[in-house]
Amino acid sequence: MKCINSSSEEKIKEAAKSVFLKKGFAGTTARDIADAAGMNIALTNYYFRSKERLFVEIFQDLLALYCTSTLHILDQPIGLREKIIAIIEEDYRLMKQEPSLVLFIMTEIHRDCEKLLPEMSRYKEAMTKKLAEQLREEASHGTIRALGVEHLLPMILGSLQFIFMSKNMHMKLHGLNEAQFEEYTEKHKNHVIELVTNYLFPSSS
Amino acid sequence: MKCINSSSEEKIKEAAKSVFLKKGFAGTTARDIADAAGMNIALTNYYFRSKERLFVEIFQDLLALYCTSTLHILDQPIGLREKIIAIIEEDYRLMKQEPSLVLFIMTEIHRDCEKLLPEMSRYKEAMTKKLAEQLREEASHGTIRALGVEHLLPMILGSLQFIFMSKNMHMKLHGLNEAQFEEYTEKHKNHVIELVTNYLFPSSS
DNA sequence: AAATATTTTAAACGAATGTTTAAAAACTAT
DNA sequence: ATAGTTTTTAAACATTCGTTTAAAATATTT
Repeated sequence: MKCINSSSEEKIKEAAKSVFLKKGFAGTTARDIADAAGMNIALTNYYFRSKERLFVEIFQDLLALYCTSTLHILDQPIGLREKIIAIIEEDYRLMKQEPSLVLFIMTEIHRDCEKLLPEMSRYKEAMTKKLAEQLREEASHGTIRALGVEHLLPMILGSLQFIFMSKNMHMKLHGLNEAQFEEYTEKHKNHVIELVTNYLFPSSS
Repeated sequence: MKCINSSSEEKIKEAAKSVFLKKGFAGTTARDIADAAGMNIALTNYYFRSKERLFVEIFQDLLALYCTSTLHILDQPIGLREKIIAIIEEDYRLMKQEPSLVLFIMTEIHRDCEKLLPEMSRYKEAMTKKLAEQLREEASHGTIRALGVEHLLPMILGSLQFIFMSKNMHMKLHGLNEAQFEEYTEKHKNHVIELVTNYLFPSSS
């Protein structure tokens, strides 16, 4: 029986993740991955059968990274305002760690919707259900503006992730270094918190 | 002297635009383009020299489409609130017409920053300068919240464009048809108008 | 130490890639 | 109609693609 947990496999996967994030599935060659991993080109198929299987595996990992971080916040028994702030803070942390993540996921789903959507669908339901319920309840008490989760989440994620999707462009156009860009994104994150909470809780400042 | 304005050239360019928007530069083959245009594969290089030159030409067109529509609104001598609403309405119109546009532009700039950024830089300056000035002036009068254009535009464009970048995903996950999706996006657009104006003009409802 | 299993390698595979060629077809002008 | 120009075509080009092979190297077990 094969017991696959060698370090070569890990190295290839990490290298492939990095290359896929940068160049996408179509723009990445098997030799790109092998070079980035510093390994022989045949090893990719030895461990992962094909470029596509390796990609799907990595896509699943990255999608889980993207969704799980938000999911475990939605499950916490905390108030709506705290929860929304926590979502934004967590998403900000994730974007800082992996700025290409959202553009990668969106591009690949756009490219191969049929194959990659099933992965997404479980997360989507789990993510929206809890928050939608909380929103409906609080809206029925009149404490917040009536707003569906299908509008709230794009507001939050869109206005925050947008600046990370265009990170390279933004940095080069404005001549920023990493520290300056982080300063900018943190300010923006705080604006987004105010932007969204002000809208959702109309009475408060 | 060659006078190139035949209909074959137009057909190839239109087909290439459609294919590039859907599959990106790396994911598109010369034969994809020829097939979509219903033309012989050699004609692409006959008219456009290479796949890359054709792509750059199309990228420039699509970038202009994206930027010009907003630019001509920023130049109008209207109040800040009307201008912001006009930007959102115009961006909404554009997204409805070409939902893949933003994801395409972002992905390609992410892929080949060096080559494609110079195209972007002219627009960026023209877009931000006018609005930044208007924001500074009104903020100095205390009529609006102090907010840089580098935060305002991502708020607007991010929260609005986000739902179009993930259009296919959203439609399939929620089982929507085109009409239902348009209904959703129009509601969202109106939310974005309120979201942003409420934040920028704190005193008003 | 010998035998077996696993990992790594260099080389090659056929298929697909962007591009070019040279001749045929269609069009324009004389 | 004829000559010259432009457009279109089928075929092939060299290169790169993902993948496979079979042997060498390494590790594991007996």
